[in-house]
Amino acid sequence: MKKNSPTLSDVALKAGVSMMTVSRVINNKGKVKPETREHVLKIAAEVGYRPNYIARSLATKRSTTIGLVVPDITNPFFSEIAKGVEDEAYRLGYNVFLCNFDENPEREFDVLTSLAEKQVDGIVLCSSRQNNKQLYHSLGLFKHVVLINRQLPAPSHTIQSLILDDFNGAKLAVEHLLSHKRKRIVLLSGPKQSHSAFQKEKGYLAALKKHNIAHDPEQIKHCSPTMICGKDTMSMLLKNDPTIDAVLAFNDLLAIGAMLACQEFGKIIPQELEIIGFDDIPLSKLIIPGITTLTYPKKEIGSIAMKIIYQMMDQDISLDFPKTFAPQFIFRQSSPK
Amino acid sequence: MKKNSPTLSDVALKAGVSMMTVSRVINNKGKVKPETREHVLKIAAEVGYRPNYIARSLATKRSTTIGLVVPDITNPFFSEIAKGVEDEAYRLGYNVFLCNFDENPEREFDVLTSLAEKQVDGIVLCSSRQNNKQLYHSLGLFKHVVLINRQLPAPSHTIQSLILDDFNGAKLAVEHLLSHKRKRIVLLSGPKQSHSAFQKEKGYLAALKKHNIAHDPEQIKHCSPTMICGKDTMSMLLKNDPTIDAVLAFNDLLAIGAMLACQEFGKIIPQELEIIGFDDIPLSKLIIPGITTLTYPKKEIGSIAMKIIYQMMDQDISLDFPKTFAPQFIFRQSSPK
DNA sequence: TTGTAAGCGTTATCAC
DNA sequence: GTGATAACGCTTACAA
Repeated sequence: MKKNSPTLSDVALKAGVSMMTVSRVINNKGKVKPETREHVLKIAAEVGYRPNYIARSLATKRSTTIGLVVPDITNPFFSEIAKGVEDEAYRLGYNVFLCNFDENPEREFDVLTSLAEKQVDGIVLCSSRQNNKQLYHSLGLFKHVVLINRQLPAPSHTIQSLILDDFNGAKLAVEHLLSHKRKRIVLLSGPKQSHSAFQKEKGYLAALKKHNIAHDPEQIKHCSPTMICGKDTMSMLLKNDPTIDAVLAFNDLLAIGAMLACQEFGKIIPQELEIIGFDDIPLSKLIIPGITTLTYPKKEIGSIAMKIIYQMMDQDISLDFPKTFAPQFIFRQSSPK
Repeated sequence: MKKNSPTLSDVALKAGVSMMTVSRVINNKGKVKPETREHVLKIAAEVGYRPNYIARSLATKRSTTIGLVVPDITNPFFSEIAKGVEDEAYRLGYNVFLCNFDENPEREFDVLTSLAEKQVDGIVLCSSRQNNKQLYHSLGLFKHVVLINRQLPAPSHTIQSLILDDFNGAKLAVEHLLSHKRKRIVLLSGPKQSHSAFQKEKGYLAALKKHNIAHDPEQIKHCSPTMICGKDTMSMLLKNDPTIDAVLAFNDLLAIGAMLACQEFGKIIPQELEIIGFDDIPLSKLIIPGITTLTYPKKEIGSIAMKIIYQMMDQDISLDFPKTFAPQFIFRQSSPK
């Protein structure tokens, strides 16, 4: 059996000083005579001392730890955000708890509770699927919260939101399709509880209304945000109505799925049918035809979320980060400029 | 300012019992009279008591927390594994620190150190890029380790390895291509320090040797495991040597990149050129032509890794999990059966 | 069945 | 500059 790792007091004993001196040296805090500092450092290295952050956290009430809560880390949109969060956390000396909730509000609640119990300094919550009341309750457990793509009616100084302007993104996309004389534009929407899906739906309807186009409810379908669901849903739609000439998809996974369905139906893209997605996942650029898409700077958003929490920790400094992100239109073959 | 959250002793005071009684109730441990239990629970709920796991961890020397260390969470192979780990962790009441190291051994070392300081109960380390000496040193910081796709010369009872049989996977793939009379088989290999890439290279060479095929060093190219690198490298290869008639790729991202390059060169797949990849990422099934691939049960591997750590914690020692995984051949259009 | 006391490894506070 | 002592919130071990 290996013996327990050395503690502050082990080092202190061996160095012939008090624990506080060792603590000061380790944390570079307070005054310590250079010689004793050297000596302590030498002993610490000798015995292989490592600070115990659990003990430190208990004493300081700071865990240098945050939680990142996402619907599904295998979705490229969220894994990019996660990368941004984690990279920034690494720079700042933080660690990140990753939690998936699989579009399941109950699991979302569970993981939030467990993160609170682990005393995280804050959380980044993406695309919450809880209703406002539940959500407000859950978030009360935390000192600092950054919400990505979800706004709370009664914001507080502990809760910041980073908003993606999905409403205007969808509106822009539909107007682009209309300018190409598209007549039957289908919306492959996302999960029913998704705030983002809701905004995109509103944008889609707003564009149609603005141009006095009648809206057929059959043209909106909800899907889980996966390629396979996009393909299946699109196949079904094309079977019922071969006159569809454009698709706006909740995300690129759905858009690509739809495109694969079109290929099977012999629909030529973009001549016979145009497709626009959201997110600009890596694949969208490489596939042929390339997917036209609306996107946000995902890594940057993750990084900003982490920075905001970090700043909130240290008594709200300036917080001069962008809080809302306009979609960027990227034109590729599936719906050219 | 919100007041601090209530502690065990707050609850004890208000309930008129000792801290230990409350502790017993909260943890369902030891004997407590049903009536007092009810009463304590009621008070706890009233004041909104939540256990502080930092304090608990310090007392028990268990953090119910593990670290998951991967090269890059945006790679679908690792995000699937991460999903498996996290799902199982959720079931077992654990939380998971996610760390990327971006193929950078120094960062890998850093994150391992920080995880040790956070007192994780164990780590799951995927595709380490450290050399054996460094690695052995880093792993010494942990009580329990599961290595995915990396074996240590001197294994210990604290370190378990889950091995993917990439050698035989590559060998099988090449033999399959040879059975189709392919003459010039290119290997798009992975990062130079990758254990997995090394094994696949050995398998590739072994198959050629077994069938007395001369090996041309120009036919092995190292790539970073991304679609774009696959496409660029394949373009370059085809430019130099249009007689290439088969590709074995380190992973499906590279395979798909290679396929896109072939399409640009007008190479007909699979008639003129066959492609085989590894990992069976979701896209490989959906794209046309589908990518033939060798795969492992990624979520299951993640789940098993977490279970192993959990069992090691409780000296359960049954540990009757599979430790080595044979690749499963999935035939699609890019290299039919 | 319940309570008391010590201790987990660190930092805050205040004295020297 | 340095050190003693009391927290931090919980559990372990033992006593009642």
